[in-house]
Amino acid sequence: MQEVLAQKVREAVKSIFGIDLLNVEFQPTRKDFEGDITIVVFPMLRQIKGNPEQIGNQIGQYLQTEVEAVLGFNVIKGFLNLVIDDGFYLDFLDSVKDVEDFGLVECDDSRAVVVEYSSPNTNKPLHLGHIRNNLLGYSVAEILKASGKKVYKTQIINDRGIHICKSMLAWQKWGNGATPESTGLKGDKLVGNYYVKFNDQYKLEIDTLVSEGKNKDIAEKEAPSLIEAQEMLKKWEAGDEKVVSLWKTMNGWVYEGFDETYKNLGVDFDKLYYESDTYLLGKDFIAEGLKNGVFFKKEDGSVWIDLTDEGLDEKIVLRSDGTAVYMTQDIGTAIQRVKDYPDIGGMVYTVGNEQDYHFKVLFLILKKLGFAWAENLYHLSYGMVDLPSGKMKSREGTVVDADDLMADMTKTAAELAEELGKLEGYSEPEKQELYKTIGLGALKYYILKVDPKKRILFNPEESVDFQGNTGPFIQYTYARIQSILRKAKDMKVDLSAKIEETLVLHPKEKELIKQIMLFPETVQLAAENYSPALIANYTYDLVKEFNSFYQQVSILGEADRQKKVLRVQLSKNVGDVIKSAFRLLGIEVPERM
RNA sequence: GGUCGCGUAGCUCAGCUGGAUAGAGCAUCUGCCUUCUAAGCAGACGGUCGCAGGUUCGAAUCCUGCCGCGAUCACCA
Repeated sequence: MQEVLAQKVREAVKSIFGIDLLNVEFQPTRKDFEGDITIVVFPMLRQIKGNPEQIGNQIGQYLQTEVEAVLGFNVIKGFLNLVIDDGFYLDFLDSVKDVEDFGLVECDDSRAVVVEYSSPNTNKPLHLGHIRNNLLGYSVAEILKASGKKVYKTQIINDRGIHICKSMLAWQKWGNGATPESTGLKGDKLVGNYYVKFNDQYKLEIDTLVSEGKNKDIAEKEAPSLIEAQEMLKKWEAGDEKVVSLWKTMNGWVYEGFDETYKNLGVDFDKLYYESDTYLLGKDFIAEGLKNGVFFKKEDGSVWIDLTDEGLDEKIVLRSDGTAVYMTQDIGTAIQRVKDYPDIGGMVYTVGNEQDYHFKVLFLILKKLGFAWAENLYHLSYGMVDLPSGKMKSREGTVVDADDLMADMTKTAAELAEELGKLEGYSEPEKQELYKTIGLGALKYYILKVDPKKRILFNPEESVDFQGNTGPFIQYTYARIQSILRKAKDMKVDLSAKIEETLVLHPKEKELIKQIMLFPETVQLAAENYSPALIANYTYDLVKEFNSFYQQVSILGEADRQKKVLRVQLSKNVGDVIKSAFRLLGIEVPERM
C-alpha cells in the first residue's frame, strides 16, 4: 500500500506543483484520528513552498480520486490522514492466506554469508550466555535466508588449549575410568565436572603455597597442577599419542553432549571448524602483509600493525617467538573459510560485546590485506547475561546451565498447562512435545525480545513469563487462528467469499450493525447533518442497550443534548464496526466519534 | 585515564533513518467463562524519556558536556 501511495503522491506533487518529490514519509494514523495511514507533509516543505495544510488537502484530494482504496482523507496540521478501504486489507489477506512461503524474498546477490555463532569451549557445558548467542546467531542466519541470501551456519569449536588439558588431567587423576555410559552423565557435564575438580585442587595448592609464605602471583604460577597441565599441553602440541588419544575421547564425549543441547534448542550448523585445525593458520598471511607494509616488525621480532591513524592502538599479530596469537588465528580462519566456500561475500560473527575492540581490529586488518569480502564483515555484538548475584563464572559454579534451564522451562509449562486443565485428551508424547514447544517458546522470545546490545539481568528465581508479551501468547494466538480456519473448513465456509464476516465480525458486532441499520432516524440525521454529537447521541442509546451484555464498551460520560456533546468511549473494535456500518450505508463518517 | 555500549512507567522492555497527546507486558484496581481456546478480552491507575545546554517550525530520537552502570584497553583466548 505504501509503495502504491508513494508513487501516487509523487504523481500528485508533479502534476500540482511540477516538482519531483524526493521521499514520502508514512506513519500509522494516531488512534484518535480518522484514518489508517498518515502521510507527513512537513518534510515536503523543503521542496514545496506553501501551507502544509493546503498541500495536504491537495494531495489528499488527488489520492482520493486516483486511488480506489483511498476512501477519504483529512488533514490536521501537516498530517494527511488517509482512510483505506477495509476491502483492501481483506483482499490482501485473502490473497496471502494460502501462500506457503509468504514473506520470503528472492535476492539477486548470489554471494553467500557465513554466520558464526555458539563457539563453545570443550571443557565445560553450554550455559545461559551460549543460549543468547545461539538464538541470536541462528535467528540472524534464518532471517538472512528469508531475505534470499545463501547462508552457511558455522561454529568454531575451541577444542584445544590449557582449559581442556585441565579437565583431562583431573579425569586422569580422579576419574577412575569414568565414562558417560558408566556414570549416566551427559558427556559435556562429565568433562565439566573434572574442570571444576581441577580448579578446586588448584586453589588448594595455591592456598598451601601462600601459607608457606609465597607471594600469591607466584603461587598461582607455581602450583604443581598448573605446571602438569602446561606439560600436558606441550605433549599435545608435540603430538604425544597417549595425550592426543585421551583428548579425542574426552572431546568426543563433549560433542555428543553439545549435539543434544543444540537439538533441544533447535539450532544447527552447516560446517564446523575446530581450533585444533585452525590455530596454526594465519602466519603465512602475516608474512605476506609484512612484505606489503601492512605490518611492521619490532626489534624483538614481534610483528605489529599500527592502527593509530584509525584512532586505535598498535596491535600485535605475531609473538616475538614467531607463534600465533588470537588475532593471527582469526585472520587465518576467515581466509580459510573463503577457501572452503569461494562464494562467500561476507561474514557475521556472533560474539559478546567484550570483544568489540578485537573485531574492530580484525576487520580493519582484513581490509588492509585487501580482501574484497572484508568490506562485508559484521560483528553481531551482544550484551552479557548476568545474574542478580553478578557475573556467571564457570570456575565458581555460578552458571545457569543451558540444559537445566531448558528442562525447567519445559517443566513450568507442564505445571501451568496441568493447572489450567488444558490438553485433556492428548496422549502423553503429544503433551511432552507441547510442553517443550511452549516452555522453549517462552525462553526464546524472552531472550530475543530485548535489544542484543543490552545487558540482560536474568533472575532464575522468577520464572520467565507465560502471559502478556511472551512467546506462549503468540503461540496461543496462532492456535486460535488455526482453530478458526479449521472450524471454517468444517462448516464448509468459503473463506474467500466470507472472509469479512468470518474474520472481522463477531456475532454481537453483526447484531450491532443490524440495529444501527434499523434506526432510520440515525441514518437520516447523519445524512442531512452529520453532526458528531447527534450521531453520538443515537449511538449512545444503542451502546447503552448493548452494554448490559456486551461489556467491552465503557461509557465515560452522559449525553448532553443541549450542548450536543457526548463522551462515549468505545473500544477500538466497536468504534470501527460503527464506522463500517456508516460506510455500508453510504454515510460519511464523522471525523471524531 | 582513553575508547565503545547502555540509561524511557514501581518492574521487564518497545519506540531512536527527528513529527501529532511517548507505547506494550508484568504488578495494582474494575468488568467479562452459554460467545472461536480466560495462557484471553475491555477499561482504570501509573512518565520532568539520567541531568544540563545546543541545532530545528518541531527532540525520547541529532550534536556537546556532565552523572550513573557495564565492557574494553595483555607477546591470554
